[in-house]
Amino acid sequence: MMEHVYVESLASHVGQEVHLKGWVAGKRSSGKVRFLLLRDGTGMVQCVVTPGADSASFSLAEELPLEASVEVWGTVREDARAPGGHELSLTRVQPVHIPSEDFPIALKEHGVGFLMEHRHLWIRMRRQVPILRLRDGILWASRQFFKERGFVATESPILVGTSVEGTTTLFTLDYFGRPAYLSQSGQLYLEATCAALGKVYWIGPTFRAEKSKTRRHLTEFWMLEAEVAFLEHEGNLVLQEDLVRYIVEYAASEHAADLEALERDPRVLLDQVSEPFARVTYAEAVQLVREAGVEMEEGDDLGAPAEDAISKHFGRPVFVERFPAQIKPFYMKRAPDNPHQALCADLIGPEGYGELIGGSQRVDSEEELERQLREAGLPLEPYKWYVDLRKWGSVPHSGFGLGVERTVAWICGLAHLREAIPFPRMLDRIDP
RNA sequence: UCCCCGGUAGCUCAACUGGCAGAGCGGCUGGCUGUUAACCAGUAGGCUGGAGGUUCGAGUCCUCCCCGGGGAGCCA
Repeated sequence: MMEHVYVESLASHVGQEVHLKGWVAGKRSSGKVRFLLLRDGTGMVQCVVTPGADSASFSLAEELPLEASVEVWGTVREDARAPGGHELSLTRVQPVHIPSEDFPIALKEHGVGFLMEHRHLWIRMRRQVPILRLRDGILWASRQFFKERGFVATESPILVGTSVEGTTTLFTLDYFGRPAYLSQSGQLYLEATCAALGKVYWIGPTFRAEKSKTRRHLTEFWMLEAEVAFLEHEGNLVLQEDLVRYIVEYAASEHAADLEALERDPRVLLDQVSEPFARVTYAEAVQLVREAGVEMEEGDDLGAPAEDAISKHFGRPVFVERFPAQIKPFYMKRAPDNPHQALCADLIGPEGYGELIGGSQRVDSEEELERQLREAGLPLEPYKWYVDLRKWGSVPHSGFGLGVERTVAWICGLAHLREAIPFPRMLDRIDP
């Protein structure tokens, strides 16, 4: 029995007979020469069927509809005419399952609404597969980065009893008769965990019930969060920069074929991270935004047009540091030289991909934390455990959260976050 | 929550100032020994999102509703 191989390994099987399993991704015919495009998750290969194959296989090559699942046998050949450089001279094809209805998604343009209705099938198509493979690569690179640096992968709960940032909208649910929420960030818990393990990170889903309807928002999205004891603001920025550069370099070298399939030039990405990331203070950013002709009040948060202006100005990732403490959450430490500024930074991605990372040094004194909770109008009681962290061996510590889908969208060059996750959840869209 | 755009064949879209409902793709039938979202010929396919209204006449104009898309605010 011939061994089953995957399309990605065909280059090492030239001249050999192989057995492939997959799906019909396309077919063409020119009378007595028929072409079957086979995909198996690792790649696509064109199978050539001539009357030399057995007669049942020859007619199947014409009859099999799109997305029929099949097993094929044939000889691997190098051929410049074939997409990918290799093709299979097919000797036999055996159906595994033949659909009785036409596959809803044709090899042509479709509207977004229609594609989203069929997301469970859309993810099989030629652009979607490389995106999802790159997403895996980006997450894998992140884990490798943290592993190399001695971080411990840990977890934060998804079901929580208190909100991280009182202002943001939460999904509420009934927890045995008590109100509970879906987590909008694992940060507070990571602060506790880092006092146990030193350097920690986690990658998990977070939820925002904001009624956002834009290409930059999902209601369920993944965050990569890290928290480090004894790390201060400056070191936090260096860590973030190292991580982002590591991810980009990994994607460019290990996923060159996926990037090419998306027509995303790896050199553009590598250029963007080759120099040290730009840094500006909030005050400088406001200046810059106004000079770009975007209206903005001193003291306002950066809106989407403002972020775009900053992004455009630098053409590479840029840290915006020291926001007014007033517009930032209660847990951020104030700058020692200016109590009105938070020791924080947002990392704004290039090409208008918006805020990729939000990070800060955290408040480490009990008195200060309680004061900032009060100033934010939050009740002390639910945060008692969080305040406790400052009672026993409090240390300076910092961390950040990276938006996974925004990073995937940037690296893949996507126009919309919905393609950066297998099953996006958005306002008005929870199926499939 | 607010602002803008849209809903016509399975899909993507046309249809002038209100005047016979159209094309491409996909499907089906046939042709072609190197196709690249193949090509060529033929063929089937419609409650124009829903409800009301104006009009001799509405896909087209008006009102309300439903659904989808884009953006703002907020954020990652």
